[in-house]
Amino acid sequence: MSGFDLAAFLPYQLAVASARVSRGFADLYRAEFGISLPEWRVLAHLAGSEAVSVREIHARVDMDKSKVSRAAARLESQGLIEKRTHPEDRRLVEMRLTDRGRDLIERIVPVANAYQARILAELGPDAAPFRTALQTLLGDRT
Amino acid sequence: MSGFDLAAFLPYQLAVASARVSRGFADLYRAEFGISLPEWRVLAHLAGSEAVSVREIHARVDMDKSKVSRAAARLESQGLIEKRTHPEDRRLVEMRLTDRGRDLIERIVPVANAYQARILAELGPDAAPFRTALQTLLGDRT
DNA sequence: TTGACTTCGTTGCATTTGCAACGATAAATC
DNA sequence: GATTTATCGTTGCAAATGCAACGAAGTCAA
Repeated sequence: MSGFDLAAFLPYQLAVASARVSRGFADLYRAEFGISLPEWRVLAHLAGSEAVSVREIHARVDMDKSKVSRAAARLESQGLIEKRTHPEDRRLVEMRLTDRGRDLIERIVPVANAYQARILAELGPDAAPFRTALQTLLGDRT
Repeated sequence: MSGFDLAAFLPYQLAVASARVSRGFADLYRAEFGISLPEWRVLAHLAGSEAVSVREIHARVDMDKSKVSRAAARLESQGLIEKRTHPEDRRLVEMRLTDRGRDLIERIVPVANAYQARILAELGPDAAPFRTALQTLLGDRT
């Protein structure tokens, strides 16, 4: 038996934990709202800022340009967002929520907050340093 | 502007952090050893226990049966593992490392440990509660 | 033994993904 | 102003993925 314990390997633990958490949340909104994870991310980004470009989302997240683009196309065909070319820089695409999109956000945000609260409660006193550690991992490049 | 900040949402942070960490490590071993992430996981599992079945790996991880099966097929064609039917229960497939596979493990494990050490160093005093929190997330079902 | 039922690993198939290439637009350099 | 150079979003395509269905093998009960 060699000297390696995958179950104790940090990247592995992190990946499995992340997959479980994301899946758990996705099961909630997929059933109720019929959107996928990339679609949820685009919508949620739009809830925070008024008008957002594909580039902005792509830059801030590990989400490929094409993934953002396709998610946006689906959201548009569902009538949840509007896309239009930026008036000053016509390479850019401005995305913004429609009324229907905003309605959906208002219904899904409480679900999201409740889910997060449940996880934080599970973590108890480790919650605070856990979030700090995540920030560290997100902040530093390399 | 609605009241939701995706960047502060735990499942999102966790997913992005996990993707970055996994990607960073994958870049290391993909270049040097030519294996994919699912293949690495199967190999690493095999390094820990002598003979492992597809079922065992599938059960312990968020890794679909078919994903394990296909990764194992590739590893076998690369001569890194051997597959044979379990002598007592012929439904099962026993997978075990070949000598070449064991060689690869011995070279990749130091890389893995160094990568993990670097991350833990980045986290500093948050490392311990971070790992505890991960264990909590991994342990509890639901 | 037979027959219903379960479990294991593989495979088929539709969908998703990542990456590169592309056209369109803007910026920079001359 | 003309010509490179860079940026943005979409699309084509091959590979990866998840899920269901399948055959093979085992279990259980009659």
